[in-house]
Parts: sequence; C-alpha cells; structure tokens
Amino acid sequence: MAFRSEILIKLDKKGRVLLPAAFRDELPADDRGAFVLYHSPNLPGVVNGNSRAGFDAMLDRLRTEALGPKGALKVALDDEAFDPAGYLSASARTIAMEPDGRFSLPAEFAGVLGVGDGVMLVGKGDKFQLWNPGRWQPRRDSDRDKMAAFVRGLANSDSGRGEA
Amino acid sequence: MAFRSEILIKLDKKGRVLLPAAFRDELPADDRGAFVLYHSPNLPGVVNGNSRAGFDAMLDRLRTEALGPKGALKVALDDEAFDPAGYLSASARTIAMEPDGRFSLPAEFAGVLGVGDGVMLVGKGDKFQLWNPGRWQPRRDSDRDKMAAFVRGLANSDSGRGEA
DNA sequence: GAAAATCCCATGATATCCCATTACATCCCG
DNA sequence: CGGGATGTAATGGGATATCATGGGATTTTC
Repeated sequence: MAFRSEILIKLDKKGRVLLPAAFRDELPADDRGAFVLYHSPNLPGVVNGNSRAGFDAMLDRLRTEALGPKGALKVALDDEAFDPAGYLSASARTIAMEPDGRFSLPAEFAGVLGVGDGVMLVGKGDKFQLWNPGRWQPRRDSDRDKMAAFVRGLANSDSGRGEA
Repeated sequence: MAFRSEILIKLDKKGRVLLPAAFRDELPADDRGAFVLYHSPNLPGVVNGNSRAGFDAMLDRLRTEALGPKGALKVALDDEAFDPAGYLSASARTIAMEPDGRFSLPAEFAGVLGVGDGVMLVGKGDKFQLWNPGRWQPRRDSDRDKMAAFVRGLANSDSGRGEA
C-alpha cells in the first residue's frame, strides 16, 4: 500500500469524483469497494483519504503509541479525557464507490475544499490527500523549495540525523 | 541490485519506452513487472527510476534517519509540516511494463524530459535516470572532467606517495 | 414526491496484448 | 572451424481492453 503521484480529477455536475485507478489499485484486494475520507487534523481545507484498513491501523498506532499499552482500555472507559483517535473517527466517513471507481463527494468535504470543477488527488505514501487545485499549487512550489533545501542540508551534515 | 551502463532507447509513436534488459535484470525477482519513476528532487529535467523495493527503502531511510524513529506517528498525522518522503511519493508513479519490458512514458515525465525520439537511460548503481539525450551529453562531459579532478585530489591528500 | 444516490450505457483517449520483424550474439554439430 | 540454427533484445504496429468522463434512467431516502 503506497499511494503515489498527483492527479487532477474532474468534479462532474452530479458532484461525483473518480478515485483514480492508481489509487484504487493500492486498496486491499479484499476491500476494493470503499475507503475512508477524513479532515486533516491540522491543515484546514485539506481532506485525507486511506483504505479502511489503513485508517484503522493509524488509529491503532495512535492509541498504542501515544497513550501506552493501557490506553485502549482507558479510552474505552474514560469519556472525559480527550481521545485523539476518537476525534479522528468523528471527522471520518466511509465512502462507497460505484463499480467504476466514482463516488459522490459528501458536502462536508466539498465545502472545506471549496472545490469548483476539479480536485487534486495527491499520493503521500501511507495515505492520500484531496486538495483544491488552486491551493495545492503554491503548497507544491513551497514543498519543492523545502525539498531542495533538505537535500542541500544532507550534503553538509554528518551521517547522523539531519534536520529539515 | 546495481544499475550500470548508459543506453539510448527509442521512443516510438505510441510514446512507449523499453526498459533495457540490463536494467530489468536488476529488478527483484519477485517484482519484475513494474518499477517506479519519480522526478529528481533537485535536478529539473531529470527523471529517476528504481524498483518498487528500492524506492520504498529510500523512503524508509528518509523517514527514520532524517526525522528519527519517534517521528513516524507525527509524520503520519501532521499535514502542515514538510515531509520529504511524502513529497517524493507525490512526485512518483508506479509504472507497469508489458511482458516484453516496454512501458508508456507518462506525459508528466515526457514533458520535463522534453524528449523527442529517444531517451538516455543512465545506470547510477542504486538507481537509474532518464535524460534527454541532448542534455545528457554535456553533463557527461562535465562529469568526466570532475571525475579526473576528483581522482587527482585523492592522490594529493593521500599520505606519502608523491606524484610527479 | 423531490433531492440525492446509484445503476448502467456511451465515448474518446490512452494503455495493453499480442504478433511480426530485424539485428546481433550465442550455440550446436558435424 | 564454419555456417546455419537458435535465442534474445529492441522495435513496429494492429487489435483489444481499460480509464476517465458524460449523462440518461432508476432507485433510495426522508
């Protein structure tokens, strides 16, 4: 499971979006008919996507790594404490696709994206993102510069951990 | 896995390119049908290639060495911070080959290469590169001079052994 | 019953399959 | 050792399949 490439997909008059074949192929073989969309936890206007299994795996890691071994039990019982995994679950929706890979983009996501006639799908390896194409462009340019700076930094530092 | 030699390959009317047998033979035995192309992070007009395993290994090294093992969960959740591995994923595409080793070069890569009727495939050991043949020529000449200077430099900095 | 979601068919562009050809290297056998 | 015979690599191209998209028709949903 490794989402790659960036693809501009049209939004038709019915509000449907196609999950490109390159992304559909990365969904688990036994669960090709649906996936998960959820709001970015810290980047307004961006929607994240993943397979159901991938999303669940992330929540599991969140609970075990961030809250410790007893975290799961505590979360199950403690409704008062803040639960990051629970927060993400609430912001997520399972999306069923038509047989041809299209789905209707729920209004809550279309709204924060502010999309018009197209959506930019961006592969991030472990997940993918939906962007408003107009907002993706400057972000992409900025990331390109940061990447070049990052590579330059590697040349100077020793073998250990560089910093970005 | 060690990509060697430089090979000029024709681009046919359908936009197809052959991955030379010398490179195909370096792909993992259990994953011979596909590989990864991605834009050079800091050299415009150059496209890099690797096996899926080789590309993924590079991303793993990037994530663990550059951000530290503790950073994994943060990277998975933080959409605002720059993520080098995510950037490379977005710039990459998985390429499936026909049984005879040919693939259709995606327009995004053909564009930055500015290719006409041929592509120069250059082995770089742990990866390979696609070049516009016209741009590769001067680069190769420049590298030859730099290599000679590099070797000369080694002789001087070394102990004893004077060079006359 | 109206809006939204889904099913299904249509279409142009691209990608893939498969067969054919040419060149060059290796092999084989007497 | 010669000279086909065989194999594989690189290339060309017709036929077919898939992808991304549009849109009519039917089924949900409230």
